[in-house]
Amino acid sequence: MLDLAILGLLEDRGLHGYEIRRRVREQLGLLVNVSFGSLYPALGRLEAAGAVTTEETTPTAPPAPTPPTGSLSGELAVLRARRRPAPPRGGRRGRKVYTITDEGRRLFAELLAGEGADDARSFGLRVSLARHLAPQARVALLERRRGVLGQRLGEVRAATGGASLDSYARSVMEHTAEGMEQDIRWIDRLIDAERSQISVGTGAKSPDWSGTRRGGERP
Amino acid sequence: MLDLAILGLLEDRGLHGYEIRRRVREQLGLLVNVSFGSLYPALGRLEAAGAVTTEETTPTAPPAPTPPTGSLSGELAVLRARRRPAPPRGGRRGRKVYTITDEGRRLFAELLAGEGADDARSFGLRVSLARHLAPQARVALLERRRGVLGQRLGEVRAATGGASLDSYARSVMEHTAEGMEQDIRWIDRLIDAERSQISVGTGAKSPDWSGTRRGGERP
DNA sequence: CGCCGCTATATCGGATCGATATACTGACCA
DNA sequence: TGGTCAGTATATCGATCCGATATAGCGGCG
Repeated sequence: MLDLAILGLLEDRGLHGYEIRRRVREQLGLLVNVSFGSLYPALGRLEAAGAVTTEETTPTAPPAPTPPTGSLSGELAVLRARRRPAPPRGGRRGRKVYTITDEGRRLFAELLAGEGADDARSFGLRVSLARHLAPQARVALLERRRGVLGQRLGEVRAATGGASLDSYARSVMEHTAEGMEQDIRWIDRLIDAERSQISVGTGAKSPDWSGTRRGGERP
Repeated sequence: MLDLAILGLLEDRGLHGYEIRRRVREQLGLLVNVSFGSLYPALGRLEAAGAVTTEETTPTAPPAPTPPTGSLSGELAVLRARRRPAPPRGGRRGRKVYTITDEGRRLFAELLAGEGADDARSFGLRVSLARHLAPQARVALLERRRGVLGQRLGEVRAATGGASLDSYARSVMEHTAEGMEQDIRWIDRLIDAERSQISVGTGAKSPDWSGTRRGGERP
């Protein structure tokens, strides 16, 4: 699931690990709580699978072939004396910039449209990345989640009515059910918006969804 | 976190693994999605820590006279566990009945009041088990969560306003924020109910919270 | 001058999950 | 009579994820 978030961010531009973590937290909305203990293994996985490539950048160094066996302290002294050029903040140290490959794009599309993991976090993540999906795939994603939520809501309602629960457990269950109902209403609104959008755009036949964004972008 | 759920259920009666799983799912409200791959290691952990003891029951016990296994308390635990009104289903095979110990009760109280893990699932679980908490500990739990949620809500609001998000990611964020607000309102209601309860019961000084349940029980 | 805080990569152990294996039983059906 | 399915029950496997921690450079603050 983390792989999907990473690939979704790298679809836009190449990034290094620390930046990926920040963007996942602030763009994909705290739904995925990335820690380095999961991020770096995930990046290693994706690299081993050929989905991303890495480019190691030496800190503010010219692209000249710096020998790895050379005098390290000398190198550092040079770097320290050279001062920072353009970047406004942050101690620039060696970074690994990750770039998505064609195989990565294929894997991303597969993970985004695939059926794996229908929990709340995965679903929110998929919706956040829905602009990369075809309109009918968007509707399919939303309706699949709607069905699951409806089922779960029935189960929770049955458990709330049937079991002998004290007031605290009952309150938790009722609150859970209310949250599910709110989720369902939200998904229904999304489905409606999607359907009206499809009915409008039936004339177009572009296979690229990057030009089909709806309103809400910042100019 | 699963340890807390298990101990909370065993506080009431001894249970075997399969039954624990079912009760966690239907009593603690699908908040904790227990799988056997996490349940049995957790039970083994608790047994190794001395928090629970196990009593193995011989398989296919003949109906009328239960074969003598020697341990009387174990037999009672089995009887309690299978005290179901009309269980016409189910192949009785060898079970391991888990019973909580004094050390387990101590650990349970520690986990329930402790500060570890303030995510939504842990919090819901703690509230579900709040009848085992002292009133002031209940208020402390609720207010701690309220503070965390308020903080997170501010972060989400800031991220929603600041970043350049497309309509899908924006919708997810706004829905997340609405869910947080609903959570906060729910917690505020719980805090109010708790405070009024405390102000009523200031005269009593019973150290046992099992008699201080509020309304909502099934008669 | 030391210390704090930020950027940045990486690893460790433990917890959890989904899938799966094993085994026994009762029910349904032909 | 046999076959298959579904339910009960315990257990393990690999993969994944998380929190804590280590390492390291750097700027600013007092």
